[in-house]
Amino acid sequence: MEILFYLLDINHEVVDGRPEIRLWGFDNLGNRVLIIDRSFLPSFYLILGEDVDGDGIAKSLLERWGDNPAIAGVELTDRRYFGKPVKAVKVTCNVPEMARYAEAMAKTVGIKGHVEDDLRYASQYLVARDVYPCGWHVLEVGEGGIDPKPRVDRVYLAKSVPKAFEKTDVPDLRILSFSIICYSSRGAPRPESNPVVIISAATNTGMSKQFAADDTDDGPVVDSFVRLIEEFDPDIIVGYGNNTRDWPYLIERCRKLGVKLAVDRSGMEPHTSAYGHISVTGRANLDVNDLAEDLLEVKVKTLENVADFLGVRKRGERTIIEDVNISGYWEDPEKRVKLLAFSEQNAHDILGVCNATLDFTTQMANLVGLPLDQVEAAAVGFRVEWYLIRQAFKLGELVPAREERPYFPYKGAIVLQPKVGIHEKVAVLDFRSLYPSIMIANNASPDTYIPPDQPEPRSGVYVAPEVNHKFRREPPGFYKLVLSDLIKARQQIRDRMRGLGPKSADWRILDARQRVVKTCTNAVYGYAGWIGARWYVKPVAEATAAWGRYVIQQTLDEAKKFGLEVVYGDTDSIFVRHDPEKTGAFLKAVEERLGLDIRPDEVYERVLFTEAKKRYAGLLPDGRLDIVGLEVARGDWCEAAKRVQESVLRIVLREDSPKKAVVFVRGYLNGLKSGRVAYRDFVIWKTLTKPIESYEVNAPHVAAAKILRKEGWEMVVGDKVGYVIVKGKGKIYDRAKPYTLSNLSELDLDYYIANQVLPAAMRILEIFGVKESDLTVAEASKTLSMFL
DNA sequence: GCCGTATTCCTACCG
DNA sequence: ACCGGTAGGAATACGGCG
Repeated sequence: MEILFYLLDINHEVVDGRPEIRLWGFDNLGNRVLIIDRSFLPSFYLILGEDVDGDGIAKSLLERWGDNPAIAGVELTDRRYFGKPVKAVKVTCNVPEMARYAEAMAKTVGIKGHVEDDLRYASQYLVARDVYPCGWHVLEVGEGGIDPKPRVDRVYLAKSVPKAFEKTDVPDLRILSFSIICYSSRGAPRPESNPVVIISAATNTGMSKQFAADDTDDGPVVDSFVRLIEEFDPDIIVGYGNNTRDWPYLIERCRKLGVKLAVDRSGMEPHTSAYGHISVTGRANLDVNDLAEDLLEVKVKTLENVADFLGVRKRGERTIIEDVNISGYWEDPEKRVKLLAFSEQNAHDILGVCNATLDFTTQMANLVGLPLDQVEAAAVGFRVEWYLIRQAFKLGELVPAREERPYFPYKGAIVLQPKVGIHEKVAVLDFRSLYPSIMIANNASPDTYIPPDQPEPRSGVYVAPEVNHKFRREPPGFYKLVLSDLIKARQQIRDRMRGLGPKSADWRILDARQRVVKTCTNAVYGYAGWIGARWYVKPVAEATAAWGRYVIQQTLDEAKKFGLEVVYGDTDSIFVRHDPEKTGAFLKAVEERLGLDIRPDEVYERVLFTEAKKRYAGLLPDGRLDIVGLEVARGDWCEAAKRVQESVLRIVLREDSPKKAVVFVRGYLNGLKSGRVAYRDFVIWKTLTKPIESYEVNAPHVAAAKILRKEGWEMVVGDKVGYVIVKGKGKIYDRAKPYTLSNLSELDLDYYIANQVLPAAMRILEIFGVKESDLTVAEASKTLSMFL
């Protein structure tokens, strides 16, 4: 019988010595189904040297390995490798672990190397069968079954190859969010000895559950949670930090308690899988903390900040209990109520964040072709790479192995020196997708690169300026094909969106898809220059950057011809004094000359530049401010400093009155000195970018992290440390304390004035000749150095 | 040992 | 665990100094 199937999760099993693929998802009637596919085996390729006897090598491989039970088949094939036609022996295996056979067989004379043995069996299936997570397929199935019986409505055996089926709607997913609270009287809880005292869960069907320990007896808590999952049977389980914290803790704790953490659909426990995520077979286990990495606007990625940014719940509408205070809240029966409420809020916020981001994540999974839970956890480079692997397969390109290589940087983009001060009516003109366009126009790609020692092809080459890297004109390279497809696809999606209401479900899904396509398009250049990339060819990235510099230089020359005043520019943009007529003609001339799409982005009413590049603020026609690069835009300045700077910018740009700004700052400082600024506005956040021991200097955030560690908290790479500077003598690092361990009365307010608020305010005001003393010295005694 | 300055380390931003 | 270009704070090294 034929069914429509939506893929949610994939895994493999070896049954009676035979590997098989398991596809978990839905049919179009809303049934949860498992489809077992026994028709596909893992494989790898042995690449042959040039001018060798392919048939002979295949034959000798068969003789040597044919009887090995792990080897199912050996076949001579034609493939491409970096664009060049090659002979390759495809070795099909009866075991999913292929690397050792690939290595052993590659030792055969005449074989240059082995590839694709490092692609997981399930991934190979998705690529080779062109099956897409979070997408619909049509296929022929028959009755099937596995032991033990999985937690699904139907089990089928695949009888045909699944074929992609055009259908945008998403099945009715059951989503369960959860959040756990663990208790230790001091420091970080450890699963060997400390209980999981609260588990809160919420579902998208409106159910809300909470399990709390009777004092420290957490067996029933975990048990109830497992039963809740069993009963609700979610398709998506979502948490915040569940990949790194919650699941590892629960797994370890359950081992200790002797409780089976049976939360998946096949009777196994959650386990570590690709890209540091934890896999729950048959479901998608999502960690919206991973997703938060994609939200560049959110600087300190706490659940409350992310929820706030996505409009899930407003800041202030929730109480926040810091990790260091949890034990106190749990121990005190009166405060325990608040802890329970806090945990419940967390579960609800996680659910809200999941709902707000699920379209994006499902579309990412579908475009890139990685399962939902993996794609959320994967870094940008790996997302791009999987998209490329899919396309490579369709082109008959072999997937290069990952290699370790040394790092040598190359020259990047041009940034112009800004003209200091305020400018009226400034237009920002930028090239649309400059790097992708350059790569397409010049066929820059790993498979079209012609090294200096090789002859030029008859069809000719494109030569990059400055670096002189050469790329064959014909045929179109891998990146050109991929990027052209992506750009075309995005255009098609946007065309389809035009016919839909902006609020409809289809519109939202398509909008998420076009955003995903754009993200991937823009990441290809970065991927090309990443030494970890399978298709890394440095000249591709280096040449693209060189062409980019050339384009901007040509644009500047043209602007000069038109008599346009350029006040700033960065990489793919120039900022000019707006003269509608001149600008229009100029844009046309540039397009003609360079064949690239350049267009006006914003026209700022007024824009302010300091002497520094990459830092400016512009006033938009609707009154909003664009603040770029300045302290306001940074996560490592305290709120107090950022707020003052933002106000100064607003006054200066909107009211054109530095004097008023000075008065404002003075007033703010007075308030600050008399304790009218909230404690949390003094917290400075910085990330630990390496293990505490490997720091060469004693930085304040490291000192604060050391204090936390001493208190029993584990501090790991990637942790954001919130610290304050307290009164006292000595270096700043001697006076940095974790903000959770201090309070307003301890703070060194003079430090905050001199090193946070004043620098942030002066960054703007110094442009107008304001002196620091204008902001600090008492009114009566001050000599007005400004307003000249 | 102190002081002012140059250099290095470190983080987070822009496009 | 995507690129290079850039700013800027704090720590540290350095040079002068009876």
